[in-house]
Amino acid sequence: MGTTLRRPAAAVGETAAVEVPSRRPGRPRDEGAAQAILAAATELLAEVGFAGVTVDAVAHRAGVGKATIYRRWPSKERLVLDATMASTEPIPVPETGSVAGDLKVVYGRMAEHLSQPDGRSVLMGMLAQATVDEVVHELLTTLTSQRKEVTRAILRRGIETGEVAGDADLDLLIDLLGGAVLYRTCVAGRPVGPKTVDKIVSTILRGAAP
Amino acid sequence: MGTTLRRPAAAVGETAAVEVPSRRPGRPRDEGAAQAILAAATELLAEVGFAGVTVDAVAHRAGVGKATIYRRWPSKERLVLDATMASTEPIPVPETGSVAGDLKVVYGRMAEHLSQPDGRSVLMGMLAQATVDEVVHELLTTLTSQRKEVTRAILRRGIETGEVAGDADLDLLIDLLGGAVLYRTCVAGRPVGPKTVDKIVSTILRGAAP
Amino acid sequence: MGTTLRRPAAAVGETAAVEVPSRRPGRPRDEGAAQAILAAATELLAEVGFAGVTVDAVAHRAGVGKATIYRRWPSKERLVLDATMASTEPIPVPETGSVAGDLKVVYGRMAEHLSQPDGRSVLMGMLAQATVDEVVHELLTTLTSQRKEVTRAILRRGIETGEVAGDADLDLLIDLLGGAVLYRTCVAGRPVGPKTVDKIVSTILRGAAP
Amino acid sequence: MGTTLRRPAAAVGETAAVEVPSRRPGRPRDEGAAQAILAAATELLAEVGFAGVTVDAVAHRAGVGKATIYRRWPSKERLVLDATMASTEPIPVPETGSVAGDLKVVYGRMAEHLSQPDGRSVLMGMLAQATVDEVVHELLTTLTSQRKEVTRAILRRGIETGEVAGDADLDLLIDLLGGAVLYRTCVAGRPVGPKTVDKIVSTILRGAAP
DNA sequence: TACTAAACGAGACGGTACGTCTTGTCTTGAC
DNA sequence: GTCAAGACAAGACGTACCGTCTCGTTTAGTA
Repeated sequence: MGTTLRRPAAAVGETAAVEVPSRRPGRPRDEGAAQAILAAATELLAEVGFAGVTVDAVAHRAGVGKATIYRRWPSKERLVLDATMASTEPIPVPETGSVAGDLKVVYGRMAEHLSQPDGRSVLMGMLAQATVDEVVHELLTTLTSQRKEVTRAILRRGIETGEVAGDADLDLLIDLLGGAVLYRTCVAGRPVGPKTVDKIVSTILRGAAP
Repeated sequence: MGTTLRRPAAAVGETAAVEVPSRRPGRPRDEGAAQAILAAATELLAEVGFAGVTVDAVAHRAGVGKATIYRRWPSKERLVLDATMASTEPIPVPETGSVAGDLKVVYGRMAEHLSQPDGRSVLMGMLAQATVDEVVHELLTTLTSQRKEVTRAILRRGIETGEVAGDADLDLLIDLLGGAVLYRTCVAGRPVGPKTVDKIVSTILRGAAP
Repeated sequence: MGTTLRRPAAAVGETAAVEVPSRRPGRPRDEGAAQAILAAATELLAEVGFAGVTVDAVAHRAGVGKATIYRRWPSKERLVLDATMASTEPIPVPETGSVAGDLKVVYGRMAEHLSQPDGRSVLMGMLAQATVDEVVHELLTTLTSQRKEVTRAILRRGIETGEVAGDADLDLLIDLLGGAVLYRTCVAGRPVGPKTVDKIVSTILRGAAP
Repeated sequence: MGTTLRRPAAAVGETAAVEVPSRRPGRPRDEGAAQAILAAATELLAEVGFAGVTVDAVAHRAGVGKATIYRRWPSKERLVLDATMASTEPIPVPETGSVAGDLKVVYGRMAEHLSQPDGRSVLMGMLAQATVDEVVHELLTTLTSQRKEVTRAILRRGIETGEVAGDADLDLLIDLLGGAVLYRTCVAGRPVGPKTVDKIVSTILRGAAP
């Protein structure tokens, strides 16, 4: 199907201790704890939704003290965010041979994800938080940048093959594609299957044709 | 600019006693109270944001007891939602003479609204809540149905004038238009001005052309 | 067993419209309502205790509007008080032939009443309220004055027969008798049967002997 | 005047972890907080009375969160009760040389306490609560046991000196003494000064003489 | 081998909002 | 002018959660 584009692993909680290669004194952080916390948060996210997650519950399920969580993440929102990101698999770079085919793969995946209530709930929770918290917004940008770059690469190939107009606004096309899937699933509240993805992609490609 | 399409006034708190014209016994609900509550909620919404609104604060500002609020709305979320809806003005039905022109008016308005942090915040809060609360989702559907119908009417006229293909999936086009504006403003986080609306509309119309 | 001393019927809620023999205009008060309210209050008093009684509950059980209650009593406390008084039967004036015998009848009755949880609960509730509300205190004085007068009459007869010292402080003896029963039942929390009453009376009479 | 008998310090909120000398995990309870809460409650009790005390007010005055209160006491009533107990000073054991003199000291103190509105209000509040709440009743028993034991010791000495009959029912005498003071002050609503205490004690001692 | 420093699980802390409940008053139409 | 029904303002109740702060313990690196 194609190669995999590694998502830039910029997590919220990282303190970026780049300048200090030597170990700090004292007991080192338990790496397993972070994993357990993220796992617990992910589980709870699926069970009770974005707003229903409680730091106490995460701590309890992870078998961890609350301080251990707050030592790594500055707030509940950021934790849940990282949990979301950690559980999001990187999308593959498709190579079907055609621009339309490649786009259908990428946005079919996205549609599949957002057709599930959990996926919707988490993404919308993040988006709501992003309107208030700049860091969350940047994180979201990072998260979506992956799909964005993949799409841009596909469209650029489309320009070379003549399927897409040379002067097309690629950013706009990217937003059109993403927006169509997002709106259908989350606002209109209707599932988006392969056929709908097909229509979306072909309509937009017609609009972007030379 | 055109006539105004009255939004169907289906509020969350209504008990829909349509079938019972005869009065219930006891003191009737004070209609002024509901108005004062919604007004106070709307003000607070603008001042402190979706998450910062407090039932106590609303009650105090409206000069109302908390029970009077909870008699009408089952939770803070629903109240804030209704406040949002109550303060949303109905959009005008444009008559610029061309399909593209009309669409630019409608979605320019939407873009204007979502380019402001408050507008974004409230809408995203509602969308997040809608993934968990079915009633909110229905409410949102009602809320957006207005724009949807206006758009559909415009596109239908486009079919008659030959600007839009006769077999176009109007629902899809509507979602494409709304999604583009929503995604740009709320996910990509970039303001959408008249020029961008122009591009969005023309690209989608090209894709929908006969 | 003896005659009955009619308790002075000064209820809290009475508006003393003595001066107005002519009918007032408008719908006359429903006398049955007052009865139903007092009955409901008495029942609830027994079921949930002094503090657990609710005006709403009384109104509902009596099939009466709250206003109908507040038209007659100025507060919940006063209502409950009247309910207590209304359900308190007047005590008989005993004539056993001896001072000790008569006292045993009177205070045996009192002990019987206070040996039941309900009786204790109501009396203590009233006493607690009396420390705060002067009207309640006066009412209580009225309520107890009956037993007081009966006891005084018995003791006076005792002075004549030489069983009680001529210079005895009758008020003090009355308080000793009442206090003994009250303390045993309500503070020490032990039931007071005929034997204990016997001991109380004989001990105090010995102390009051010439 | 005599030595002081330490009142057994059985408070309502204690979890009685007597058998566990080893510390429980987690941050230990702040003892200072309990003190501050009780102090605040005691102050408020004096200022606004039994019914006027508010948990929020106590928390605020103590500089403490409400949860810190509810972690220690299950309800407002229990808290106020403990506050009462904590502020009750132990009574001294008198040694005047005579039974009558000793009793006058003890019950003079009691009369003094109950002659003040606050003292009456708090005690009656507790007694009323005790009729409904078994724990409160036990607490009250503990509270009064002190005076009871002191009185019993005095009366026993009276038996040895021949001032009290050898077969006297000491429990009964104790209840007679306490009841007399309680009834006079709280039911009859008349202050009890040294003279009245004198009469009470001598009357009862006459009744209990050999 | 000790000492130091930090992380750990547990849970108490101050603060704040929630949604419920009760009180005493007010407002309907019916009687 | 009373009645039943029930809405109203006010405000206390007890719960839940957040993010911080202690406890005593554990785990490393340094002396």
